[in-house]
Amino acid sequence: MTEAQRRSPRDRYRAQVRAEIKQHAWEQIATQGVPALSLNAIAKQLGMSGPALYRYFANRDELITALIRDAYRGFADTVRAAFDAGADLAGLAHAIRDWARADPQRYFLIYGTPVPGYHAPEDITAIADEVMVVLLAASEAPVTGKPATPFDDRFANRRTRTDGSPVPGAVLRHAVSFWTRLHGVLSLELAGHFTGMEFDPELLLDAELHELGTS
Amino acid sequence: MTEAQRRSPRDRYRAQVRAEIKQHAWEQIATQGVPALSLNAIAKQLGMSGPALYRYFANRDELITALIRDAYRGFADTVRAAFDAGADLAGLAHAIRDWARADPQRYFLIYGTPVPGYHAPEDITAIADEVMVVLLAASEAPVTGKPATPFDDRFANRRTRTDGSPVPGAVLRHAVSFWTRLHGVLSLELAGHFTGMEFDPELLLDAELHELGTS
DNA sequence: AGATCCGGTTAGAAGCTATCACCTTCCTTA
DNA sequence: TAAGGAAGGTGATAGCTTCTAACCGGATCT
Repeated sequence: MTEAQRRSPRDRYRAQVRAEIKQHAWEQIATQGVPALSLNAIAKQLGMSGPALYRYFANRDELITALIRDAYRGFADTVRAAFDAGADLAGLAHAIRDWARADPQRYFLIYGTPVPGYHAPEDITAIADEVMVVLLAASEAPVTGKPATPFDDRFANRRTRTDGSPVPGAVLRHAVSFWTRLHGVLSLELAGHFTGMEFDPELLLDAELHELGTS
Repeated sequence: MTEAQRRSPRDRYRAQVRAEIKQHAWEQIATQGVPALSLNAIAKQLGMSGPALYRYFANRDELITALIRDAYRGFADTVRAAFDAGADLAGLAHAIRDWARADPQRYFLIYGTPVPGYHAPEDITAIADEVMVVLLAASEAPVTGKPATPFDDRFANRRTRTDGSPVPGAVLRHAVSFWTRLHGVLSLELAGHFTGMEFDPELLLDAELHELGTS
């Protein structure tokens, strides 16, 4: 909305068409995956013919990059919103899981198979950093007062908190551990690797996070 | 080798051409990813023109399925070999990590972004089951004598050991936990999501498995 | 030796990305 | 207000892809 109302009518129209293109792209991705995404098909769905779409996105890669950016943005907003609402790490995990399950291919656009040679533009890596900041902030509380493990020292790095103080190794380790455990369960669940086994993935996730909290 | 030496010369020729096709396919996948895999390009590299390749694989999907099968087979053999050599779970983890790092796209062919609507043929899911059997066997030792956690009961299922006895919930939970923690660290590492952070992914993996062992 | 099967060929349909040249319509500027 | 440029849309086209169809020659089997 904020993007659509500023500047000239032409700009608003342009923004809306771009949004419609992305909307149809998401539908194709959700049902058929990224490799099957066809600019031609999207153009026809919008009632315009082929090359017109290149007025809005320079090429297929640029459209996909825009989708990745939007996915990251939505992901970061979800994490941020849950944190601001007072959620702890378990709360964040469930918010992220709900977001991912709503559109698995959107999650895999961020954390799925990487394309060899592709490097995300800097504004996207900046969003990834936003998420890390929240994860680190949410990891402060559960770590305080715990004795340091032999591994923690190796995780001290140059990252600083918002006030400029360095992030302790234990906090970084806790945040990364949360991240990898969540992704480990979630990605295998979304990819269907648990089908046939009879346990509830949510229960497994809870167990993994429970152990993280009591370690 | 065993596939190439049996039956008639024609069969041997056929098996070898199929192997050469897959060889070139792997090279394309490793450097450009699955979506860029081109049957036409492979045919030209082999000195034959386009459609000839369809004598060996009915279509693109069948070739990719064959690659997935080979990847799973290699993965299962790696796990099995490490276990038979006496490796514990940590040893299995490092064997798997080495195997995955040797060709990340091969790992992602198994555990990467799923294609909506694709279901692996039964012989492939059977290989996946082989891996699970080894993981369960390797999880027997570290679990024995540990007090049951509140989560363990929910993981009891109909799976049986080779001698027919049921797998305890604690063992299944341990095996799945190992699997998800390893995959969580490994897939994010291979996808490059740790670049910029200054810790060693191997150290993170060790920490995760260390906690698993002491929980 | 004759029939069959198998692996290769070229031609071609249908689809894709992407570029080009052209046309119209809107918006801005003198 | 008239002129001119910018933006959006078009069809044509190049070049790539998967995959089918028709055909041909040689190896294999009966």
